[in-house]
Amino acid sequence: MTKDEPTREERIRRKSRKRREDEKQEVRQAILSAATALFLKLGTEGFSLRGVAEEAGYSPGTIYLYFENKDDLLYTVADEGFQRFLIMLHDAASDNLEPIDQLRQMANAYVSFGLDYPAHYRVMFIDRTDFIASDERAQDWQATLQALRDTVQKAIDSGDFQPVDVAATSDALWAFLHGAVSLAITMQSFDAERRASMLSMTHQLIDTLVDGLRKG
Amino acid sequence: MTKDEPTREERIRRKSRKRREDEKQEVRQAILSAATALFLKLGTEGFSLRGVAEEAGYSPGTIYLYFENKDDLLYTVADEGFQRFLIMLHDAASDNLEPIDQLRQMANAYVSFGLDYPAHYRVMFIDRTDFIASDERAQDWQATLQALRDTVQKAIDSGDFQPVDVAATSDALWAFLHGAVSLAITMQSFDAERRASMLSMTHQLIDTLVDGLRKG
DNA sequence: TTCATTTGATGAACGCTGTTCAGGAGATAA
DNA sequence: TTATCTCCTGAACAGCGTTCATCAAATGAA
Repeated sequence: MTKDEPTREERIRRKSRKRREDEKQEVRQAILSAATALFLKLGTEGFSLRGVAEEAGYSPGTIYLYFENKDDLLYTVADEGFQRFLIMLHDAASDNLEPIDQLRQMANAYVSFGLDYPAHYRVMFIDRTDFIASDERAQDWQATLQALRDTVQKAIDSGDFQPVDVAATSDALWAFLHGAVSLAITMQSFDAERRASMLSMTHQLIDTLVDGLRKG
Repeated sequence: MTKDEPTREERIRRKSRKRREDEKQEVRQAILSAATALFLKLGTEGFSLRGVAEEAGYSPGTIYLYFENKDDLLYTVADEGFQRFLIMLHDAASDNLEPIDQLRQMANAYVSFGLDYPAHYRVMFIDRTDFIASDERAQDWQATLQALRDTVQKAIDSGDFQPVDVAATSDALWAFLHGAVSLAITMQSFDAERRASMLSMTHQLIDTLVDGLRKG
């Protein structure tokens, strides 16, 4: 008997287990993708588990093998969004730029995220804000806001900004960005040109704000 | 027979008809109030016609005697909101102030409206933005935005502002205000102090923006 | 190969929702 | 008193989220 080496059967069993585990993850991801697509198409009202099941090609009950319930499914969509969002914000901030330029880059990243992942943004910040309220799962969310605060703090520490209230300032900047993205996403009556010029002006005004926060 | 004068019976009949008409309006208003209260308490998810019916003291079917359907009921709430909103904005603008101060007053009025009528604001601008998209009923909504545009235009005409793009500028200002009010309303995890300091900073930064838009 | 066990998916069922509608009770008109 | 009209009800239907007994197939052991 070869000492500690797994037998052929053992190896087969392991690979089989792994393959089935991978398949499970694929099904889970398929349901998640169907949910994201459906949420984008139908919004919070028309979105239904039965619709997700049909889109993914399973019966409604199957969803409960992969997610606790409807809220858990939507929360997972939001969570996926927060992770991508955090990466995008950190990437924007870690370009070796001056704090003020970092801030501008983060503003760009914020808007880009909203436009690139509107379904995620809706769940995260518009339709299901209850997820991040009083929930221990709000970690990723707080990290994203912390990234903004850190950058404002750096701008103050470097002497670029006046010593403003960091929390209030970054919350207000967040509000501006959130408002622009929200309107761009939800106001379906806006044509592409209006949306674009509003966002462009938003970026200009963010620059104006940043200038206004400068020392002296 | 006294010529054209109505008989006593005729007078009674008219008053009776009017009284019953008033009672109908009262029931309608009661349903509307119940709906507003319930929407504020439960949000778009938990809000149900059966809940409204119970709150108002009628059976579910009765609501359909006064409103077309659930959307019509919610739209009526939104419409009520738009009317009050328009009055508040016009009041703010018609103080005989300089255009720039009018703009500041309107910003204050905007935030005040959102905080005073959060249920209406949610229906109008957050949860049911589909109402004002591609609908002939969007008149009151467009009027409110027009009020903002008019004031920006006045500031340019009076020489206070640089000749910026009026539509884009007022849309961006709107975005800022909308973001602040949205966060204040929907982020239940904010304590009162954070909410207050964010809104206070928002007003400060609006002032900064207005300064930045001044003629160089 | 054969057979028991485990796994993944199903479809029926429950209580909820929005919505419709035949019917009934009470006020109104004759 | 009687007939008409007005307002409201409660039952019904389809669709929703959710649960669960059941079943087919894949697995692991013999």
